[in-house]
Amino acid sequence: MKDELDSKDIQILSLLLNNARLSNKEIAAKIEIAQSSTHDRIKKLTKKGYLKGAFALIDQKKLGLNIEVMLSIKLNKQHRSIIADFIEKASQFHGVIQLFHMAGNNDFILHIGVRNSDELRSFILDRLSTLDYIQSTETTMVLHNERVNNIL
Amino acid sequence: MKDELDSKDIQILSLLLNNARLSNKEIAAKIEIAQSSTHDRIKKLTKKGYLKGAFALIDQKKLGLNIEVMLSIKLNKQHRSIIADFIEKASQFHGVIQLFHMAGNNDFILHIGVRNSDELRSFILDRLSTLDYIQSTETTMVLHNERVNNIL
DNA sequence: AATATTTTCGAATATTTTTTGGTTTAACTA
DNA sequence: TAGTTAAACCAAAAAATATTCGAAAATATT
Repeated sequence: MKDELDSKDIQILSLLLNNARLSNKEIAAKIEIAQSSTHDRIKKLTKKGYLKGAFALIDQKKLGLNIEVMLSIKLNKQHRSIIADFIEKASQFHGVIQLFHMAGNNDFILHIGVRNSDELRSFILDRLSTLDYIQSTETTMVLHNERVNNIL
Repeated sequence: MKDELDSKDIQILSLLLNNARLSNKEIAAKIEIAQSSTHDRIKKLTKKGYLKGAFALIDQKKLGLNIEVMLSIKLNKQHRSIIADFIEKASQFHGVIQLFHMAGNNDFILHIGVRNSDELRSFILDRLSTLDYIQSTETTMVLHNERVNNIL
């Protein structure tokens, strides 16, 4: 099994990237190969590690998460174990959507959703600030975000 | 049809949030209601607008996108039409994964993937900088990112 | 060119989704 | 509270889809 992609594979990835719930049959129709071939290819793409899963897109505002923010975070130590600890802890905080470990001025960016400003305050004071290696945080509000996924 | 969620609905959203390709049958088994009930609920959740789609997760490095960066962008004008123009153009640039419209110091954050530093340079100089309303950009490398989705 | 390997396909079989119709449960109203 | 309505539930039937498999075609290797 060669680990290279042809144009049909790219098309499959591209379709799934935009709609992970497409059926095998629909994909087959769109790229014009047999259903069984599509099935084979998706299986291989998964086995080879190109497809690593899928997640649903949920309307956060309907869930009451009215405010979305980016929290830029600096730690006062860069030790490996501190980094690992932060990632583990932060991943468990309710409201965290994405976690970015950065090289540069900030160590981490947390993309989070909260119900209101009280909850944001609580996130920062009761959650983050209880970690004693946090040096500073900076909060910026997200007005709008789009998953573009223009990578194929 | 009431627009409220009970615990089964939350469970369904939670499952799909982490694995959008779960089958109806699998979901039914996990939350212990009949397949037809699960089916009904997912249909309703979609109709009510809680479920807005699903994205496949793809291994970017395997596609040759070795560098992931956050590009913080300031515009020199805040006019509505400029904002709209930027969103439209930026969404079409190859490599763009996510686009965040921000309130604050920066106007936008672009989360992008590129093959190498030449491509990054080209993205900034040949793409972004040809837009005459760009005031400044700041590039920060992403070492690692995780979709946490801890919102339910 | 001959051989081996991989990919593709259509058709069969297996499984899942979707619909249906009737029952139970919950919520609301008089 | 009894009666009414609406929503949620379920099992089973029907429809659609996914999966498997052997053979043919294409591709790669020797």
